[in-house]
Amino acid sequence: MAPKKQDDIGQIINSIRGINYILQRQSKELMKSLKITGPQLGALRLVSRYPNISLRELSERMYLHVSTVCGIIDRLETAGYLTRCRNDEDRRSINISLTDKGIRAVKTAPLTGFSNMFHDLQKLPAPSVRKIRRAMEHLTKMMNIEINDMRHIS
Amino acid sequence: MAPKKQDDIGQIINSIRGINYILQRQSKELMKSLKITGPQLGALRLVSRYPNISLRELSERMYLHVSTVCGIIDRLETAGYLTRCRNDEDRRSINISLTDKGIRAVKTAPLTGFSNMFHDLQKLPAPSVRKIRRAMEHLTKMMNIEINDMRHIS
DNA sequence: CCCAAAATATATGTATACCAATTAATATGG
DNA sequence: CCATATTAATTGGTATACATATATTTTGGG
Repeated sequence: MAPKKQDDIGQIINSIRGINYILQRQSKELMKSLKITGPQLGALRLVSRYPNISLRELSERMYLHVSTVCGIIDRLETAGYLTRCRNDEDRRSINISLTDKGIRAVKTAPLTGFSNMFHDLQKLPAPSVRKIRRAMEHLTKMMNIEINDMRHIS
Repeated sequence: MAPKKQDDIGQIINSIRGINYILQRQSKELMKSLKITGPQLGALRLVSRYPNISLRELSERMYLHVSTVCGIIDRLETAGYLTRCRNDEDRRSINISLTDKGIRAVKTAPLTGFSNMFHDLQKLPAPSVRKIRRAMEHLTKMMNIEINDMRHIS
């Protein structure tokens, strides 16, 4: 008997659930090995790429609410990975910069989450990647999802 | 110039991020219209499908930790959507059952999250769905994700 | 039969993640 | 030029989500 559309749909949904599960699990493994969480490492990577970034810009690049990122930065500062510094030109803003410990962490941290997926995808031949992209675009178009500019790699 | 593999990869990752974002947003909209969250509605739907379900079985079907589901059930009980009842045959267990308010909520709640995606996918022609499935399988295989039996629909 | 081990639910503590409100600093308009 | 609005960061409150610890009950091995 021919495989059913129903089964295909179930498999698609399970794949997305599985991807989310894997991303979460990798974050937990990171926590065990480095005493740091996935979102925290994501923030460190962004501060490394954009030195003296403000909290507002960081939260935009992480696609998270400012208050969420504020808490993440709190914990990273307490743990000694970065420092907050008032901006002299606009004293409402802060500049976030890595400490030596933070620089070391970014250098030694393993690939996790989307960075890892990125790495894996680059090993596939271009036509396969193109096929996956087309399928994903079909999905997001169907769900009316706007993909504007999501640069963040967590 | 030919489109680059790099771009395709970025688009794939953004699609996944977008899907997760949409699922979260739908949960929030539900919260506004029904005073209930996505996970809470998911729990109510499962209790409706499996009357007198135990906390352990519910957490298994939701693919969440028992302690997480315990909190969700706490809030639903406080809000009057369901009741806990000690199981007389095994007094360690509890039986969870819906109140009239809970039954009404399950009946009137809109489709959200994966239920909604399921609904949308059924409107696509079978070959398109098949293509998406194959692409997703390629992705999950690449990431070594085991899709066993994820029945939960949130 | 009895006590150790396992299972069930709950409680506690930490980390996201959101919103709303607050505070401080800067821009803007009348 | 000053009152008002806007912007940046923080704080407090709620809801997931996890791990760990605890209490109660059940079960199994000796």
